[in-house]
Amino acid sequence: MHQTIIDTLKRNQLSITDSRKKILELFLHAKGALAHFDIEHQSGAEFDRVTIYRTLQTFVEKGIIHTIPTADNSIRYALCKDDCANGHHHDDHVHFMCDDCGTTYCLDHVTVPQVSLPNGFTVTQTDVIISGKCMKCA
Amino acid sequence: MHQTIIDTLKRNQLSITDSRKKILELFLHAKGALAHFDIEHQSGAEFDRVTIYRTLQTFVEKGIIHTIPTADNSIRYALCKDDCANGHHHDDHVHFMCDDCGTTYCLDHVTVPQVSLPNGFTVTQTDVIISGKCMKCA
DNA sequence: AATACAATGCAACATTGTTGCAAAATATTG
DNA sequence: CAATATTTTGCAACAATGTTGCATTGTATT
Repeated sequence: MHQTIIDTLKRNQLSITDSRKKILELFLHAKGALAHFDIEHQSGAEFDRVTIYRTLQTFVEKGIIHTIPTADNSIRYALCKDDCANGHHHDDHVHFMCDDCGTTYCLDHVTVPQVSLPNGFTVTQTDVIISGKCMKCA
Repeated sequence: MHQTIIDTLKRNQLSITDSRKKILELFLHAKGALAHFDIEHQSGAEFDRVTIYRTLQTFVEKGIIHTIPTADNSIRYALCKDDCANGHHHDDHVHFMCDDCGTTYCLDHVTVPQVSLPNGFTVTQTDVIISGKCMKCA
């Protein structure tokens, strides 16, 4: 597990630092998606707020994590399945956000339906955000 | 048109005030969705920032407008087709956000595809956010 | 027109996100 | 392994966004 973390960083040509290791570890252990807030608290005041912002930004650029649009517009991040290849837009996702507990799930195995658009529109990415009650809160 | 505005406010048991009339008017004339920022500027420093926040909040509660999850996580609002009945969850939407110009379209006539979820999950609302290039920027 | 009620503006504050720069940590080279 | 080059970090300062309490003003009701 720890080796996976270092591998991932190396594979993406990122230097191995405490904050990157810790934040990546949080994602690997997390069940759902994480907001900046979660990370700041779960890492226990260990790192500066700015460092967390920059680390998340770096991870997004490298395609290690991706952002999720949510109904309450808090930015959430989740691990990409395999590192999304740089430059390519990553797989389209279905995300589920529980109205009760706020947990955000990546439903990678659910297929994103094809949506037909009006003429003149081109699609880069399709996000499907489903809200409702999750397994635990139903 | 002006009558529509007053009707809408009355129908929702809201008192008729300058800010509400103006903000509702902005939505009726707007092609796409509006962010708080847009409203603050388009209404020309006429109202306090706080008033705009509270008005938007009220409109959302009454089901006159709804929020749109966006890829860049800026809160955007758009008119509901017909006032969404209070308490009932409103129609599911397909939204399109242009990567170039940032305009957000409500594609009300496009049907939201049915997504099958894992057992134990119940759906309240499905949002589909498509990003790409719009008609004008293609 | 007088009263009851609701919305507004203001001030103060909390949260979230950004930028520049010196200090510290990591990587690279001989 | 030590010395140097490169990156990353933490701090400070700032900007933008959102929230709350309260006196004042505007709207609705009788």
